[in-house]
Amino acid sequence: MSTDPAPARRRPTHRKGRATLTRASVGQAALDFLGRHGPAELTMRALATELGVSPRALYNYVDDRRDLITVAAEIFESAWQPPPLDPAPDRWRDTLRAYCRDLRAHYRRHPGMTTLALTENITTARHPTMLRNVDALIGFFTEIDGTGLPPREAYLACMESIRQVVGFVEFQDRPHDRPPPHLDPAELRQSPPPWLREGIEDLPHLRRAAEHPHPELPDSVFEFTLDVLVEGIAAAAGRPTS
Amino acid sequence: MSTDPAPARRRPTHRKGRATLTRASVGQAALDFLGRHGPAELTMRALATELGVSPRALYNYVDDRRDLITVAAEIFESAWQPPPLDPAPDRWRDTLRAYCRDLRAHYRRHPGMTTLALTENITTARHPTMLRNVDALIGFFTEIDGTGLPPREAYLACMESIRQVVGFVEFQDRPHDRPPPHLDPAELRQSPPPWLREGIEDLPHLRRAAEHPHPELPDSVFEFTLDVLVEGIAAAAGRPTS
DNA sequence: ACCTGAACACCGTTCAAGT
DNA sequence: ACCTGAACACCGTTCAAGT
Repeated sequence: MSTDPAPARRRPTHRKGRATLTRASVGQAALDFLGRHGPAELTMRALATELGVSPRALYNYVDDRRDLITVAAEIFESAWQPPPLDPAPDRWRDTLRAYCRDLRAHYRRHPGMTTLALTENITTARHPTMLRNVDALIGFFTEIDGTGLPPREAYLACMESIRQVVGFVEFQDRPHDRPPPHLDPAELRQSPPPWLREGIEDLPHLRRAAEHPHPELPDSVFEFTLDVLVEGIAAAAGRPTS
Repeated sequence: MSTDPAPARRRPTHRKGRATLTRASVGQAALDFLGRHGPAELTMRALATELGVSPRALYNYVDDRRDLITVAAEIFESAWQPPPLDPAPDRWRDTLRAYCRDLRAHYRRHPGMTTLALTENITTARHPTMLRNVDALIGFFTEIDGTGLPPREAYLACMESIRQVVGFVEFQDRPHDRPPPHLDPAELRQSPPPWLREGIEDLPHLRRAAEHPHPELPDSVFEFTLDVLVEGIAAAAGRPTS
């Protein structure tokens, strides 16, 4: 065979001055939208307006709003490139921590993506890239620290790690990054937060904490989460920290 | 003084055959509703219909839908009575595990409550009962295992424990208890779940897992989470498991 | 093939009256 | 004081045409 067959005729890339829509471009637009607005603001009408089309036009590429969010979630998952993991005894803790920090940053870049996946009941880890990442993380846990975890525990440790990161972003970072409008953002940078500082006269430990408030960055709280995760997994590997 | 003053005239307890509404009863009705329906179905109109009033009537007791959910969340928090904690070296692990199991069961009884609090940006731990529980849990961590955790770490361990339970319910239990309609519930009781069993030809660890599927109850996955949490906190206490 | 515009059945919320 | 019913501005989605 001399040359490749001529590529199939491409569909036009533009129409009426704007780029033609595709399933992927609509999903990408939705993901971008979530980087700029809250999840409730992502409506079919708002996205259509932003794309310069009528709401009905979106339905030529996605089935419905749930499908739109599914596409956005797949693009979101495929867009993360994890840092390297190293199961060597003196390396696995640090590389796992770096891995989780990077995953947290990725989720944080698109606040609302997780929330929407939750409210729309969308199962994640659907994109091949994400499957590859999951597989590599399981493999990492089967090898950590020399002996490694047995298959079931390696699988559970993988899911546990991801869940910890996602849970932290949802329950710790999101209220911090997008506080309810009635709260003073400066108050949120203190520990304990304002709602744990009222009506605590008879509660000795919260009272003591409130008397000595100190700045607490989410980053340092996350390090504590990583302490618990890493050492908890180390214990599961039958290797208590030395 | 002879007798107590006559109690203030009570408002009538019934009106037109049905119980009169109050802020608390409306919130309780919303919480009950969440035990029976999904979070998206909790609309002002649906709740009003269930209570036998017009939607407008609800606005005499709550400011708006967000306020309604706030009331429901406060009732939800006040309705939990935690099992006892014991910081003794040979007891703290087991009592902490029982505590987390019970908290998980409480959240699970009202699926959607957490999701709604998230989507409506409602800060939790507002009810005095919940504050008391938080205070007691911090106190527990300051005493575990003899030496206990320092105040900051005890506070962080408390928040970490609660976040782990809530995260587990949201990300593990909820998809399991209320699967998306297109998934076969029987498939969900297997490990790995169906979406980790397709397109994995080149992924050795997922492939091996898929070749040996086994029933995996959420309860046993939760025990792994507790393993990691408890031993991780034990390590933070400077006391690796023996 | 892909779009628009009108329409339908919802939703939260408010207004103007009722009793 | 507390309610109803109508109304408004939204939303997701669909229908009937346009080009």
